[in-house]
Amino acid sequence: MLQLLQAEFADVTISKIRFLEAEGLVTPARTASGYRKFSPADVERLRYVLTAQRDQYLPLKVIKEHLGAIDRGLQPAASGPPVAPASLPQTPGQPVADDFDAASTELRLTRDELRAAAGVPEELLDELESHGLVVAAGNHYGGDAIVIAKVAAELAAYGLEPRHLRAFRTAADREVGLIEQVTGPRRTDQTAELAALTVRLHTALVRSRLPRP
Amino acid sequence: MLQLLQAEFADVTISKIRFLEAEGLVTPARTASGYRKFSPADVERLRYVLTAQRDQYLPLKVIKEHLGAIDRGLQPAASGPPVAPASLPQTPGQPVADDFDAASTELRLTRDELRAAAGVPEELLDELESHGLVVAAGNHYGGDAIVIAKVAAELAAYGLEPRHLRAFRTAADREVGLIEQVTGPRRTDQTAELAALTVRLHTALVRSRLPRP
DNA sequence: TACCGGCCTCAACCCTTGCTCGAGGGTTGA
DNA sequence: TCAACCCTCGAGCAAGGGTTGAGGCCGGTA
Repeated sequence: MLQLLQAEFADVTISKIRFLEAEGLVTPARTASGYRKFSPADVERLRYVLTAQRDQYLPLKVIKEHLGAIDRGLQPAASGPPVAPASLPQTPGQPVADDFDAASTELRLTRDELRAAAGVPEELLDELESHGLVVAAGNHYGGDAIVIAKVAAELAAYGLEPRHLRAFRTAADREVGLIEQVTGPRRTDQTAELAALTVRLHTALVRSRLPRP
Repeated sequence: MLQLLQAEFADVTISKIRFLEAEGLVTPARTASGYRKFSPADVERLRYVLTAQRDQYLPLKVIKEHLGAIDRGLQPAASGPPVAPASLPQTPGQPVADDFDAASTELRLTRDELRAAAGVPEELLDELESHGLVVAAGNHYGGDAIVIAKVAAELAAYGLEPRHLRAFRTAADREVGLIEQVTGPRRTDQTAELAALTVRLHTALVRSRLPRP
């Protein structure tokens, strides 16, 4: 079961889970000899905890309250989005049905903003574009471009340049093509769900083929 | 101005504000003699920080990024409310699990255990193996096989059968090949790090190519 | 002109959170 | 029987977020 969670959350460890139990966030059953036995529901609960921690930075205390609320059949009180200062752009954010949905409003970055946000030099960006890894839609870039550029920069430190990364682009294109064959060219809930699945598949496949420690 | 803020946030103190300045969250002007002088905009900014901290439990690091984004005229990526049952891979530009390390000891499952753990029928597993998606090492399977099998089962519900998934295997093989070219065939810390990066790249690429909502 | 309160800096210290580690000791399955 | 896990419990630790205090410079006022 650790393995299962680790597929999704790279940094869970046995001791972390034991800690979470000590904090009362999960209470797995025990075998006669005292071993923890995690039901699927326990795993679900852990998944919730880890997600809240990773994606929302919630402290365990708060997560615990939420879980308590859920257990009592309530919706956890999601405190609203940051009340943006009047002088600044308001953030309407909300939805995120499943977390393959990006920010509720798609980012639209100029090239300079993208460079600033990702902290990468002009030339790297040029190369990324020429190899089709980053593409502008009209005259702006989406939020994923930041991630792509950042990661590409880190990979460059290992000697992997954009031209070595073309295969990734191809693979992603094929993957999306496959998804669209199933769900059609419009984005639906299914699209996101399917994408989440294929990405998970990809991740697991890579792991499984990595040299064993 | 302290008084002002204290009306709203009981626990602000001078030292806290000085601390926030040291962290680069506000940068009030100074008088000739070195006293801090807060403009209304500074106060607004502080209000934002304190609210985000109090109501959303965001760490200062993240708040700082948001402010930076606002300064650049963007919207801070507001991650959504807790989603009770589901949970999925990563959201963009955020958390960065920093390792990709598998469990300290790799799971070794028999075929039947694998089937039981993943809850998939015999035939699916056969197919997965014949297409090279799941491979036995000796006479046992690793933990990733569970994830692969589960996901494959879910994808099957969308009409995607193992034979449609061969490309994923190829892509994963290539990806690992590339990693090994850099780090050598033995698993090292770098291997895991690099794998985490490439998987992130892949994810971001897929996202970026998905039809826009 | 002396004083008193307030602000400044900088380094040191502190508490809480969220884990990790290790010793000491059972349990299991090949 | 032995390796490879699992368990508990206590100690330790890094990071985050401030607080405290010493030593000094303003600035209004009595």
